[in-house]
Amino acid sequence: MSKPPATASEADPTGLDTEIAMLFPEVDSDVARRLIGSAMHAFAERGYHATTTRHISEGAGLSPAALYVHFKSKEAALYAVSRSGHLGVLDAIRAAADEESTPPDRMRAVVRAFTTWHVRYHTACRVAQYEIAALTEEHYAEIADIRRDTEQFVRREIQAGVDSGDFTVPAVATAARAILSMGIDVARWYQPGRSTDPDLLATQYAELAASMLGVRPGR
Amino acid sequence: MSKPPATASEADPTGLDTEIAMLFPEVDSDVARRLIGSAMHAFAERGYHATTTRHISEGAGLSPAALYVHFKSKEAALYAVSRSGHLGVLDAIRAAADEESTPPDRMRAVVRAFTTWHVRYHTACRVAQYEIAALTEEHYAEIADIRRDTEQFVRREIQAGVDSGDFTVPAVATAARAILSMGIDVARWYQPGRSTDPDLLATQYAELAASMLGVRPGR
DNA sequence: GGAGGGTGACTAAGCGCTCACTTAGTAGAG
DNA sequence: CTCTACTAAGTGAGCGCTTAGTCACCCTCC
Repeated sequence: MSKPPATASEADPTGLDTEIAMLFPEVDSDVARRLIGSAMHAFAERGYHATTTRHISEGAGLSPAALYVHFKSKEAALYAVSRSGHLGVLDAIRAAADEESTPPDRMRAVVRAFTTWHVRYHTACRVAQYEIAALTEEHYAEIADIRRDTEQFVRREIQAGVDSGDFTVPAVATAARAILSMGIDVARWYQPGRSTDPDLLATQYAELAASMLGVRPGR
Repeated sequence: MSKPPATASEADPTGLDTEIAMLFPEVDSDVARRLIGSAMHAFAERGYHATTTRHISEGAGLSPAALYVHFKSKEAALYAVSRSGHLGVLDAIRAAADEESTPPDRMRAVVRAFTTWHVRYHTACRVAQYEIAALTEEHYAEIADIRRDTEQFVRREIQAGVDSGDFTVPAVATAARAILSMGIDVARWYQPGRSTDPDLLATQYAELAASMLGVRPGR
């Protein structure tokens, strides 16, 4: 009874355990989850290169060597965080789009989901967006593929709206860039507590994106 | 006549020397400029912590110790880059706004200038935006002040348009965030050559921002 | 008793920064 | 024009420290 595994379920006021469980469903071991959570927070706060392997293991309440029981290297931990973060958003916006039918509604849902994700998982997103330069070439290439998919998805959604006549926008690629930038940048500036309410922000961003695309009011 | 100061003007195909001269007008020594230019590029490419003092000095064609003749520390070089970058944009958007009078025209000019700056000086901006966590507390506080000024400036411009009836936007602060994000994020994704033409991008972004703010066509 | 999670002690490499020193150039005195 | 005194820029070597990663050795539980 020295270490009850009930820590996660009975009381999780910050939602931290749930957050990590959501982001890394494939990681089964509890210790591995603690390690990756610690790594994620350290990378987000200090940056990959300023984070030492000791920071990571200490954050998980383990000795320096413990990291290497679960990860091949420090970079492997970064890759895990980065991959999950990127795959997560892509899933989220695809699911959101599937819930709606008309281009304006789909677009609003996508922006709302994209923003919500970057607020909810801003720690993971900060790592995913701003630390990928530290990945190995192979890992970077994999991440780049997911990013391309995400961008292409948004571009196609906009194009659909242009084709249907719902959107009026001169350059589809540029509009996609702008909308993605709005959401991604949330991970840079967002501070829990000090910022606008997440749901409100997501709705406002969705509306801003809609009028940016020239959606007529009421559509 | 041993060292003519004509180096910059006669042949500078990449615009690199001009870039550094524009960003660091207060740095008079040629060697110091080479050092800060090298530091800027290294920080942007690999990040502050992954950049060694040897990278910086080697990039300037000097020995490891030479950096410390011109800078108190590695962090001092980061501070110099960061400060110049931040002050530069603020100046640029203020100047741009001064050239116009009506809120829509002023806003378009501001976004155009903001975008152009982030494209032209994307290397400096990348450092200024994504490496400031490595600054000392005092230096960070100084930079934070400049950022606040920039954000406030944009917010006030939007408010002016709302007051005049030119803009229709529910939340001024959120709109400011969105517009700033579009521009800042350029520093993250922009790659010379592989991206849209800078001037075209700036104009498109200005137009997207305008319609985001609900400017009626023709205004 | 064996397999795997976990550890303390360790290492080779690399880090920011310093130091004693050389070099090039300048200025004033004679 | 030369000699001397002085300075600022730059260097090679290397110090003290930290880093990512290793390894022989423990536990604990099946």
